[in-house]
Amino acid sequence: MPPDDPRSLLLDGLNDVQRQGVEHGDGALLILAGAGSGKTRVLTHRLAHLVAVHGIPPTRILAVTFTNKAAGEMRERVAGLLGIEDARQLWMGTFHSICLRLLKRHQERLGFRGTMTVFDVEDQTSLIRQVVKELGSEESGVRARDVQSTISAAKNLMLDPDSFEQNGIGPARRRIARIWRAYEARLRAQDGVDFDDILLLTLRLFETNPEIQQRYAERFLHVLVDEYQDTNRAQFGIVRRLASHHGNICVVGDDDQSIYRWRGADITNILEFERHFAAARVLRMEQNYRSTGRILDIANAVIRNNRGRKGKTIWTDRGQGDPVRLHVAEDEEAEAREVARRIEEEIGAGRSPEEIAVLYRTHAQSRPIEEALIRGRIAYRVVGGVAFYQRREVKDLLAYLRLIVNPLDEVSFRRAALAPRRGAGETTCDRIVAAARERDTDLLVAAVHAADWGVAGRGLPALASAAELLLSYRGEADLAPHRLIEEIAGRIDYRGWLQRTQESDWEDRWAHVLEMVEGARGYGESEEQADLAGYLEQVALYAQTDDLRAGEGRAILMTVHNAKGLEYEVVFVTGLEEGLFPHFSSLDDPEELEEERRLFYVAATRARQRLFLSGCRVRRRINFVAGADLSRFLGEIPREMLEADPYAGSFGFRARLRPLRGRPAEPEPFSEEDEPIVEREPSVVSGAGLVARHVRYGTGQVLRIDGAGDRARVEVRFPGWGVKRILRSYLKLEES
DNA sequence: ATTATTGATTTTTTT
DNA sequence: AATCAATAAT
Repeated sequence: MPPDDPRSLLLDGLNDVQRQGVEHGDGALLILAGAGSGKTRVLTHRLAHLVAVHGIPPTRILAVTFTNKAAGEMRERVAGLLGIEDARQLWMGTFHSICLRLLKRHQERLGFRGTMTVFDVEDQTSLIRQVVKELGSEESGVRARDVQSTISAAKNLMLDPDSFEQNGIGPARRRIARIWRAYEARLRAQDGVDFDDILLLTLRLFETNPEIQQRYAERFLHVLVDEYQDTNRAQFGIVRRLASHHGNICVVGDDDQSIYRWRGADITNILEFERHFAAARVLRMEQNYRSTGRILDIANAVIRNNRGRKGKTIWTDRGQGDPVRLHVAEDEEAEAREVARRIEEEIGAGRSPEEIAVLYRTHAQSRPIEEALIRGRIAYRVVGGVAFYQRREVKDLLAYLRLIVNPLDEVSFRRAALAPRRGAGETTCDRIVAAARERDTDLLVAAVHAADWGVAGRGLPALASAAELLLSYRGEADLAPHRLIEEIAGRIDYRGWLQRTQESDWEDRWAHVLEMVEGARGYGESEEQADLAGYLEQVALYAQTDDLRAGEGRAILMTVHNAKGLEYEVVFVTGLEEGLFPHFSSLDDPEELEEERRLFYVAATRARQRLFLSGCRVRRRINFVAGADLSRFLGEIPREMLEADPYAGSFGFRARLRPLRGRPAEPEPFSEEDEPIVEREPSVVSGAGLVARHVRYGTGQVLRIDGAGDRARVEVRFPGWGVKRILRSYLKLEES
């Protein structure tokens, strides 16, 4: 073969299994790709191979990735192998972005009138709150947030309100089904879709229009899905249908890295792949090219304790590497100081900061670490947290933009009407919305003409002129999104409004608006035809890690979930305590506990060179101080695999292991004779016989007290009020 | 009718 | 700490 022959180029430097993955032609293929086994390489080379060697037109290949950033990177790599033109033609993106594209193409079939608008969780919740209000008193008292998550969970199981209602009994379920129906109706009436709908409606599009399904099934000669272990039932249905004609379905994933069960991901999709797709070929990539032997030993030692897995052991021939260190700190601040100290040490030894990541289970853990890094003058960056596009000030302005594109969007209308305040309130909004529905017109038109129609309201004129402003932009489709944001923010004097709120961080908020303008400018430059609708779509489907750029010279802080698919030279896994990692909510469910264990596995395998594990003995949580046992995952690691700090032992380090229900015995803790040195107050104190007095509820019987001191929570039965849980500091306690 | 204030409630992960 | 609902004040 000549050296520039695509065949040799695309197989160069690949191991045997990887080559098989690249060269596999027709038929179903499952690539079980262990962490760090070079799956991205296989995927990109496979894509290039399909085009260059098999002659498949790029437009007829569909590749689904987990984030849009991953899609972008893969596209770039394919472009490097094939050329830019071919790479651009590939269908590539997340399920959500690809499905939204399909939905928009066929939206008239689904009954959408204007511009389909994506509602995020906050939009959904606010619409549900509205719907509850409109349904009247019988539905009041439910928490909109709870209803939202229940509906979303049900949609993830592919239920509709009817099947949801029949799936169980009870007034709560009937009530939610009723709210759900009303929510769905209102959502459709304003051309809205929520995240779950994007997938469900795609399925429905295929189900009710077999010819459309057939068209795409024939069109895509090959379908590739990355991170298959985190697909849900709807996504499986979509994949199955798209692959139904040619049968060329290639999925890549790792059952040990499935970490989105709580969001509907169904691990059986990957576990049962061979049953779902006849004559599927299975390739196992277990050789790891990322981490040192010691890091892999630890990851393997922990994940071995899971039952629901295909079972594999990743290995490397790159040597043992540096010891994995464990540090047990007194509290979270000490832990943070230690992390900062180690980072300083690494940087001092010539490591550049962007090769370092600090991982944690929950966003709340970032604060002490940030403070320690600031004190140590270490540049860092936090991924996620309050996602940028979820910020109040950003969402306010997005509401204006959304109204230009979709003037039926009531959620955005109400939001924009109230920010800035212009003398019109909720009641005026209600009236305008009602008038618009009544006259079957859109909200901007209704706002402008409301006064003529006899709608009253002090702030109406101001609202009407804001609506006119937005209407005037409707014709100017060629105005770049970032110019639009600037102009609108100026015309409504958004900066002045922020200032008037007198919040201490109003300047930060305004800075976010300016940052948003820059983001929109960047979007305009990167897209060929950058219009407002496209910008809003991109923003709606934006992932927290999508804007993560390497080489900023800053250490990265993020949740383990966000770290999926990433790798760093040095990784800190922090907060390894029972109740935090694994998290409380998983402790009584063996399956959720296994998911936490997979999460630990993902965390550990992000590290290339050095891995630091840490936890603390006492952690301050919002309302109380929790004495913490170390994570059981640490107990699953043979002691000789860890290098604990000398003083970790002097704290009486031991992992307290609770027996798991229905599972084989856990590995032994490190040492039985180690006793915890710090005595903790018992977390539950019997409060029997006490009487509590409350300013509002009067006197009541104390049922129990959780925690100690003024921050304890007391459960009290107040005659006429029922049982309340109240902070002890709000109560007077007396012997009865 | 609108805005400001108070009081209560919450603990996870996010496309 | 931050967000939301109920209540008070304008």
